[in-house]
Amino acid sequence: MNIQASSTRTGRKMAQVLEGAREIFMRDGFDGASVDDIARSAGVSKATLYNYFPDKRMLFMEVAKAECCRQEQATDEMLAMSAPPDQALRNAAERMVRLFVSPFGKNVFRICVAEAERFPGIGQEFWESGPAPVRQKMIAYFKQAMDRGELKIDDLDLAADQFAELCKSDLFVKLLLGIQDTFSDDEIKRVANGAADMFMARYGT
Amino acid sequence: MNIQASSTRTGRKMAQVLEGAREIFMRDGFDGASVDDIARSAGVSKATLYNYFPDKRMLFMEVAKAECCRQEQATDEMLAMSAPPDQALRNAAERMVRLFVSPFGKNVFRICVAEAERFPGIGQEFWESGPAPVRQKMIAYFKQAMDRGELKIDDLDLAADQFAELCKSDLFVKLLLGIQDTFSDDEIKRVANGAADMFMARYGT
DNA sequence: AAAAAAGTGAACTGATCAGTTTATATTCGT
DNA sequence: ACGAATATAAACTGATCAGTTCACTTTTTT
Repeated sequence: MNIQASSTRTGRKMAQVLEGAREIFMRDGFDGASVDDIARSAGVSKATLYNYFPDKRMLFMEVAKAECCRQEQATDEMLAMSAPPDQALRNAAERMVRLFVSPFGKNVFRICVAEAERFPGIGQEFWESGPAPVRQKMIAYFKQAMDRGELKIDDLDLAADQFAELCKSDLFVKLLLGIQDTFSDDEIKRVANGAADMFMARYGT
Repeated sequence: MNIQASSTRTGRKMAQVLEGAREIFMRDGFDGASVDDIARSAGVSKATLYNYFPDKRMLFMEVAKAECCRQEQATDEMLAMSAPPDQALRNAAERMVRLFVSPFGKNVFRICVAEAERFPGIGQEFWESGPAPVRQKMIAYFKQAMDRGELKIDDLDLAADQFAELCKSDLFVKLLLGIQDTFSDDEIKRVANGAADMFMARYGT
C-alpha cells in the first residue's frame, strides 16, 4: 500500500473523528459526551473510531491538545509591538476580553477546569499552549516599552498576569457561572478600557 | 410525636447526609460521586438518604446552597471600614487571595463551573451568596473612603470587580488547572500586595 | 411495655454506556 | 476486475449506578 494514500485516507477519517469529538466534548464535557454521539456526529462508525483511538480518554486528550494549538495561533497579532502603551494595551485588552467571553474561551476553560483532576496534565498543556505564550508576548512588549521609557515595571510576570486578570473582570465569571452568556460591545469596552486605564495608572510613566 | 424531638432527630440524620454529601461531592464532583459512596460516608443507609432527598440532583443543590451560606459568613470581618485604604485594602487583598486558593474556594468554584450547564441556577445562587455580597461590602467601603477623600472612583462596580480579579492573578488559574495546589506565604503576599498597589495607583488620591 | 416511627442492609431493576465482535459492504491500488 | 485494506451497522458484553423494595432492627413516643 502507498503510504501517501494511506495517510491521506486515514487522515481524512482521523480529522472527521477529531472534529466530531471536538463538537460533542465542547458541548457536553467529558462525562456528558457519549462515544456513540461522537461517532454519529463525526459521520463514522464506532468501530472506526476505536481503530484510531484506544479509548475515550485518549480521544479527549487529542481533542484538547488540538484546541490548545488553535488557541496558540489565535494569540498572534494581539500586540502591535512598537505602538505606545496607551493605544496598544487598550487594543490588546479588548481583544483579550473578547477571547475570554467567546464560546471558545468559555468551553475550553470550563472543560479544562472540570477535567483537570481526572486528567492530570491537561491543565498544564492548556496553560502552556494558551495563557503562557500570551504572557510571554506581553512581557516582550513590556520590555520594549520600558526601553522606550513608556512603562516602569519591576515584576514583569505579575504585571502580565494582572493585565490578563483585569480583562476577566465581571464578565468572565458571569459567563462561567451561566449568569450571562452574551455581552454587548459596551460591556466589553467598559472592561477593556478599565483594564488599560488601571494598568497605565500603575505602570505608566 | 413531639415536633421538637422529631426535628432534632431528623435534623441529625439530615445533617449527616449533608455532611457526607458535601465531602463526596467536593472530592468527586457531581458525576463522579456515587450515591452509595455518599451514604457510606454519611454513615446512613441509602434508603434513609432517599427519605430526605428525592434524588441526587436535589441533594447536590442543597449541598451547594449550604456551601454558599458558609462562604457568605466567611466574608465578614474582611474589611475594617474605618481604616485608611492603603492598609485596609492590603489586608482585604490578602484575605481574599487566601480564600481563593483555599480548598474551599477551589472546590466550590470548580463544581459550580463544571455543573453550571447541568444545573441552571446553581451558578446564580453561588454568585448571589458568595461573590455578590463581597462586592457590596467592598463598594460600601469605597463609598466611605471616598467621603473621606481617600479614594476617587467613578465606576464602583467595576472597581470592586477589578480588585477581586486582581486577587486571582497567577495563583487562581494555576490552582484550577491543577498546575500548583499549595502556595507559600510569599507567593500570596506578592499577589495581594500587587493587587493593593495597583488599586491604589488607579483609585487613590 | 406496646405501638409507632425511623433506620438498616442487601438484593433488585432498569437504564446507560464504554468497548468488542461479527458479518457485510465499500474503497482503492494494481 | 480482483484482492486487500478499510469502513459500517448492529448486536452484544460487562460494568456502573440511580433509585426502589422489603424484611428486619433500633429508637422514640405514649
